[in-house]
Amino acid sequence: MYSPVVHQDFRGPIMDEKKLFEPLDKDNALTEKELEVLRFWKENKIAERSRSRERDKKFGFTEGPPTANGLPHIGHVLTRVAKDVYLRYKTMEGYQIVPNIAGWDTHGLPVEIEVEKELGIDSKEEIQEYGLEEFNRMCKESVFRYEKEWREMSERIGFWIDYDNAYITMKDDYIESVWWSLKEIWKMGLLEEGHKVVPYCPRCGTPLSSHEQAQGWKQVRDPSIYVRFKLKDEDAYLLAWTTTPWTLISNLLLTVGKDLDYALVEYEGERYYLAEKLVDQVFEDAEVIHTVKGEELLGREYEPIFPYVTSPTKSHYVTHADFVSLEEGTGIVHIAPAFGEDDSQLCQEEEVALVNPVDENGKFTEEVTDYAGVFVKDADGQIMTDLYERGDLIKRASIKHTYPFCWRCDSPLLYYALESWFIRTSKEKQRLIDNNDQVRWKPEHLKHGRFGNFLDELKDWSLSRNRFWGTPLPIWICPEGHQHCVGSKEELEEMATEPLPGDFELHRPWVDRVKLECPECKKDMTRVEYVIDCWYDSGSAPFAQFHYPFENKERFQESFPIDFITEALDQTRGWFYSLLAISSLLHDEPAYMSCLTLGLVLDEDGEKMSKSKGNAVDPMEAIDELGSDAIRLYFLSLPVWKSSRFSKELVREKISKTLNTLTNVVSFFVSNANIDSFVPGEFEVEDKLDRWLLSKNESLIRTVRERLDDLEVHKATRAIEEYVDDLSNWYLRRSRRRFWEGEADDKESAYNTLYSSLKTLTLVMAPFTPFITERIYRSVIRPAEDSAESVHLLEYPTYDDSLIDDELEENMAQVIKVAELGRNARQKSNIKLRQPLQELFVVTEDKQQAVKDFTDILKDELNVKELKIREDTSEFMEYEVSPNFSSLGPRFKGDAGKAAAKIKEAEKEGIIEAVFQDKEIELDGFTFIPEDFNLEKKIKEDYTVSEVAEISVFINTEITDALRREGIARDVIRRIQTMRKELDLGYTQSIETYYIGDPDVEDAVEALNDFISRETLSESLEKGEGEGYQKDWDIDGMSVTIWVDPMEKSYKEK
RNA sequence: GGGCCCAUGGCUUAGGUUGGUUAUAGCGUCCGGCUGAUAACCGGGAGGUCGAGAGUUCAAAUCUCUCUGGGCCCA
Repeated sequence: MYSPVVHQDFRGPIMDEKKLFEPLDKDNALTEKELEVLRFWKENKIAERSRSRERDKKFGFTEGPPTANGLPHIGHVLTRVAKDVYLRYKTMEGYQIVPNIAGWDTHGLPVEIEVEKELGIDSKEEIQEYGLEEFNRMCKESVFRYEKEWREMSERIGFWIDYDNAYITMKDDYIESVWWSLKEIWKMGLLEEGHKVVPYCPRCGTPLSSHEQAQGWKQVRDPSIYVRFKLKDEDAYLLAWTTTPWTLISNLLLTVGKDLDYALVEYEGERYYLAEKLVDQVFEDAEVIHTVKGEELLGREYEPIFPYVTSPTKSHYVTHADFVSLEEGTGIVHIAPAFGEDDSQLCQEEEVALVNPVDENGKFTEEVTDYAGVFVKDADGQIMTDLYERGDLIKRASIKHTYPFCWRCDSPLLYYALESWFIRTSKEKQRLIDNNDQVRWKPEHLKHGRFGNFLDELKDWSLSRNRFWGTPLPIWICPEGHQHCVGSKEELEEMATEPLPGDFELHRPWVDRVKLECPECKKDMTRVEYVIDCWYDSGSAPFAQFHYPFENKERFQESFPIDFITEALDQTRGWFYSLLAISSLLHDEPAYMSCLTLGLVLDEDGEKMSKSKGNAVDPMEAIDELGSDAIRLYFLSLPVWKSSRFSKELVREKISKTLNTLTNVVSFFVSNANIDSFVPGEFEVEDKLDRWLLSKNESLIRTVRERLDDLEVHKATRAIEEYVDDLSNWYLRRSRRRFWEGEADDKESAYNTLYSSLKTLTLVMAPFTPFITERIYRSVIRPAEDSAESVHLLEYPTYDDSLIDDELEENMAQVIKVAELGRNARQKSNIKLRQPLQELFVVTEDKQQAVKDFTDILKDELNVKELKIREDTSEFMEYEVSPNFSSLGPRFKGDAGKAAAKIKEAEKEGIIEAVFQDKEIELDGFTFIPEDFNLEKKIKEDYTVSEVAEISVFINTEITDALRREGIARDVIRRIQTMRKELDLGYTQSIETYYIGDPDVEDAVEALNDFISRETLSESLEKGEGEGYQKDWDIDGMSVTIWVDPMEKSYKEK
């Protein structure tokens, strides 16, 4: 006994006599119907009701916060959809999503840049002049400029996260949580000040974190120059190579590899040292005088190449470094301590003092008299010219390489020694690596690949930014050098020398004005003027969104570690990293247990979308045109981590292949179920096709659940798409007649099976395509069950293993195969499907049962009278005998032709027998041996075959008169049906039919009068001219005129 | 320079961990069919050196190496 009605709210069948089910609206465009669903959700607060249910099972999720100062693009649609499908699935599974709120990233340089543009300014000084209070107020407004568009897009695509209670990184509560975490890290001694060469943007006046720098690499052409340095103790030069001429001003050391070979060469009358291996790359034909090991050059002094910079320590000598390579340059590397990480480290080791003649705007300082005030990169040309004129520039070329640029303002970055506050993540590297090991990454290679490699080479996190709009670094310093890190607003108030003003907030300039009393020396402490990297803000989301630990401790604990996050690949070293780094330091746990990484969405040609190229797809426009469900289905059916091309054409395919097909199935069900006043209930299943579909239902649930749990969304989606195809194009096609009035005695089973399938499918699909499933649910499922208002308030279906019949599913797959072969065989002999044939043979050894079980279906599908099973093909094959000239020739010589003729005339049975018995045979005086014959296996006339692997299908193509009449009758039926349709008659409308035509047609109609009448609901079918709708037809060259006259007047004449 | 990923008919793609019949499917195209779901559907044809080369193996789209091209990341 099956029961499709399983929902707990079920109160028993509704005894509504007619029209239990609402027809699906098929007149309006898909998108219009989606808007109706949106209205329904809004008016009935379905999303809120779904979210607000307090449940025991919690599922931790955190939204990676976007910044709303730019418009969302189509890639954001993918992230929304990927998040939503999982949140809906988990919700239906009975979990409560914690916290299920959206988030906004509101701080940072990008925001400042936008405001600067608006104000028409572009330097820090101008911002100071403009006034920080006002500037930051404008930033605050700017970050929500496109909030409306973001919300609209998210809602329209069906993303049900709570936007009204979104976390916002610039709110005091949020900042306070961030401060708390910084103080924790400070207390561990992991937050400290240091000097470090960092990528620095001279325009923005701030260092960039490695993940910011990562976004700005570009291919550029830079100078590639060879410069000589005069040795003090020898009449020779050291030849060095650089791509940054401006750093030569600050040169303090030259390095060699002590184990490398160096040559002293003579070129145009001067002598140079350079790596032996690279001589030919630098000089056309230089004479090598002798070679030395690098070791021998160590310690030798040379003349400074420029006079401006003087070092307080020993300098201008040759030293060794491991990083010297022979891949380019000269094997002698020039070192300027302030402008390179390697350089700075080497100078520290050598105890060479740091000198930096470049100010924070990237311009040379006064001491560099000749170039003072010039931006360093702009000085390259003049420096090269000057060197050339002095004869110290030996060779000049240019090189194409990648160089970092500021990801926001596009200025070339400088590597620059700067005071900065660091989180000493490198000290805790192992904790990060261990925590990463616990994370389930999808795709898996990221774990130990791109992300893992990054952790293996982990650098300290340069946290401070010399900017204005961001979370202020909560560190105060007194004149004695004592430091204090503030971890809460309360602590700030307690330590402040004066009460905080009424309009105080945790931003600059308010925070800057607060002086603290130093706990150690009681002097006034002043805040360091930095804000922090905004990646730290978003990486704090797991706790800061709750204002933890000041509030919501339980909520935080319920959600942490986060069960699941998903964002695009570009977050690998952004958010994915900052989350892990912060959680590892604070909690020694990974922040998230599963991380699904999404690929980039490219345009139709596989190019990255960008506003400047004009190939960006406007998401709202795409949704309005194609509909949310179709776009969701499209994105979800591709492996989400692969970069995908967005093409409207491919989205349309989802509409016609899956969504429209599903709509058609539902419409079919509704119109028939209403005619039959069907009410779902318990039912017995006899029919194997029904049992098959019921088994498929359970398999579908199983597959979709398993694939979703594996984070293999596209496999789940494809299982759904295949199911829809099976349902429509096999189950329904094969079952149609059972739903017609008076046709089948097991109608109850058919209806219940189809209903059950639609219900399963609707629930399974709900997280994927929330709109169409809501419509189907509300018009077809809910009326019969009086269940919850929305499909999204129901539980996700679970499967019953006992209903899964793998053998049956396997057998049906074979049957479908046989049907395909049968159609193929018919086509080969050019016999249309409407023409009935007598017999069809299926030749198979091990699939016999499958075929037997579904004989009726196959007979009907292939329009044959009988279906027979055979184990081998001999019955349909025969041998053709032909002379084998290569044997006859040598044996009969000149008579060979005659002998061949005898073979052709002879009865082939005797020859075949002789060949098989390996005997000689005499024909008309010639004695033949078996080799004289070619035997070739051929299919008998009147049969066609189609075969695959172990199955062959043969059809008897002979058309008897009776079969021909039946074929004609079917043609007539089809014509009458077409006319019914053209008259727009209801399925149950009776008609009177008349015909006049070719004698063969008239004969056929007369012979099969009952059959035709029954099929076409004709009360009478008579020869002769009639009334009503008249049409002339041609059936295989025979003409016939048909009149269709509806019995009642309620038809529309066309 | 290093790391990671990708390359399959005209187009979009499946499969790749676990090597194994004739490489999956859709779109497009051509031909045929079906229609009481119909702005659909079904069948078939043409269309592939699975980026190139080498290796391992009885057997490679799949494993290994090299190369080419593309993308992303890092120095």
